Amino acid sequence: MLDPKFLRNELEATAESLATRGFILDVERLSKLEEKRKSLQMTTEELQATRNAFSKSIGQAKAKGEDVAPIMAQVGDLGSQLDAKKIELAQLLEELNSIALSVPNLPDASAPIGKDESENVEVRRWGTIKEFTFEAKDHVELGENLGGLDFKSAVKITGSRFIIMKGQVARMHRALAQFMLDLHTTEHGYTETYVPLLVNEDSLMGTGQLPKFGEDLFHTKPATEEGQGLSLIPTAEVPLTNIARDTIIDEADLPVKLTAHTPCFRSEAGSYGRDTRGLIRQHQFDKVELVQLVKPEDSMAALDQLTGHAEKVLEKLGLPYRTVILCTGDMGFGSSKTFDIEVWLPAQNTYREISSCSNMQDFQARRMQARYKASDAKKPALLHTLNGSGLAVGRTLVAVLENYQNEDGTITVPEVLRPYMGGLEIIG
RNA sequence: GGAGGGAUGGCAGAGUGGUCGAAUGCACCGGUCUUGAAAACCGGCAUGGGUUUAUAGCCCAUCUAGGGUUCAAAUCCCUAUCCCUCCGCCA
Repeated sequence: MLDPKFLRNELEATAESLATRGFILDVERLSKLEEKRKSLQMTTEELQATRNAFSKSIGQAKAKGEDVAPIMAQVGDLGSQLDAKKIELAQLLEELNSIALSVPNLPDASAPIGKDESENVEVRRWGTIKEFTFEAKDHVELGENLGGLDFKSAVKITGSRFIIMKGQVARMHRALAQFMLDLHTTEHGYTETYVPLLVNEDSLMGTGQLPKFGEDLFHTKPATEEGQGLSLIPTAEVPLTNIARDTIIDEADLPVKLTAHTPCFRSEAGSYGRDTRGLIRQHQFDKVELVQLVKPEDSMAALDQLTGHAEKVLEKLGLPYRTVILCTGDMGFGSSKTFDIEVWLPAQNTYREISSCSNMQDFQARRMQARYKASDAKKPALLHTLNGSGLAVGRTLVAVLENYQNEDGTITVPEVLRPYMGGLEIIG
C-alpha cells in the first residue's frame, strides 16, 4: 500500500509512475472521493465533538445534582444525525481503502522502464555452460529413467502438476533444501525458521496476496461471517514477513534475516497451457525463502546482498546462471525493484527463473504496520521488507539433473551435496 | 469435545455507566545533585487519523476485535478470536 498522504498530494506523479508498470490509476475518481472524504470527515467529527460536549455537561450537571432535562432536550436528534454521517463516512473510507489496497507499489527509479519481460535487463552472468558430447536429455526423461520421478502416480493420486519423487532423486531434493538452509544460516546470517503452512486473511493482506490475487491460492477453510478463512501459503514470504505484523522492532535488532524451507502451494490459475511438462510449474513445490526486515536507508543495499545470497547457492552447486533486473512492466505487485536469477537448462537451451528477489520497501510494512523504533526517534517508523527465493528447490533439482547428466543417463552428484547424500557420487 | 476464568499503555496492574486516554509501580528519556556512577528528588513518557507551513495548537478515534444499549461505555448486552485452569481425546 502506498502512503495515503503521498497518494493524495502527489496524485498526478503517482499515476505517471504507475503507468510505467501498466497500471492505470483513476485520478479523477480518486480526487473526487478524496474531496468528499474530507468534507464528510470534518462534519462527522464536528458532530461528535458537539455530542461529546453535551454528554460531558450532563455528567457535570448530574454530579452537582442539577436538573439535566434542559440539556437532554438540547441534544435532540444529534445522535441520529451522527449515525447517518458515520455510516456514510464508513462506506466512503471502505471504498477508498479498497482502492488503496489494489494499487501496486511504485517502481524504484533504478528499475528500467519497459512493458514486459522482453525488456528486462541482464546485469550479469556466471559460470561456463557445459558442452555436451551427446544430446542432453530433459529432467523428465532423466528422472523417469532413474525411477526417481513419477508423474503418473501423482496424477492418479491427486492430479496434474503434482509429483512423486523416489529413491536418490528424492534424497537429492532433500539434500538441496538442507544445503541451502545450512548455507544461509551458517554463512549468510539468516535465522532458520519453522512456520505455519496455513495462514489467515490478515497475513495474506499484509504481504499483498489479497485482496487482488486470491484466485492464485488454495483456500482450505472458507471465510465466514465471523471467522477468517485459511489458505495454504504460496510462499514462505507470507508467514515470515508477517512475523513483523503489528510489531515495533528495536533498531538494535535490525536487520532481521529469516529463512525457512517450506512447501509452497499455487493454484496456477490462468496458466493452463504453460510449462505443463515436468517440474517447472507445480501446484506444490518446495522453496527455501529469504526474508529481510531492514531500515529504509539500508534496503537497496540489502536487496543486492540478498540477491547475492541466492546466487551463491548456484555458484556452490556449479550451475551457470544469469541475473536480470525486471523492467517496470514485469515486476510483481508489491515490489519496487526485483532481480530474477535464471539458471541454465541445457535441454531447453535457455535460462529459466529459479529465484526472484524483491525490495518491497514500505509497501508491505504499511499494510501490516510493521515498524521499528530508533533510540533517538520519537515515533516508530515503517520498516522495509525484502524477500527472495534462495532457491526454488524443485527447479534447482531440475537444473542439477540436466546440467550434471552423463551420457548413460546417470547423474553426477555436485560436490557440495555429497555430504548430504551419504557421500554418494553418482545417481544411477 | 465439555465446564469455568481471563484479555487495560513497553511490562506489571487499578479502574463496574459520567471531567477516564485511563491511578500506581517498573522500565525508558531529560534535569538537579555528584569527580564519575548509583541512590534520592524534579519533570517527561501510548497510537492512529483529520485540520495545518508545522513532529505548534485544536478536533476525532482507540482499554483484543466486530456489533448493540445509552445523551454518555474500559465499565452493561451479543458474537468472534486468543490465553489460562479442570475433564475427555490425542502425535
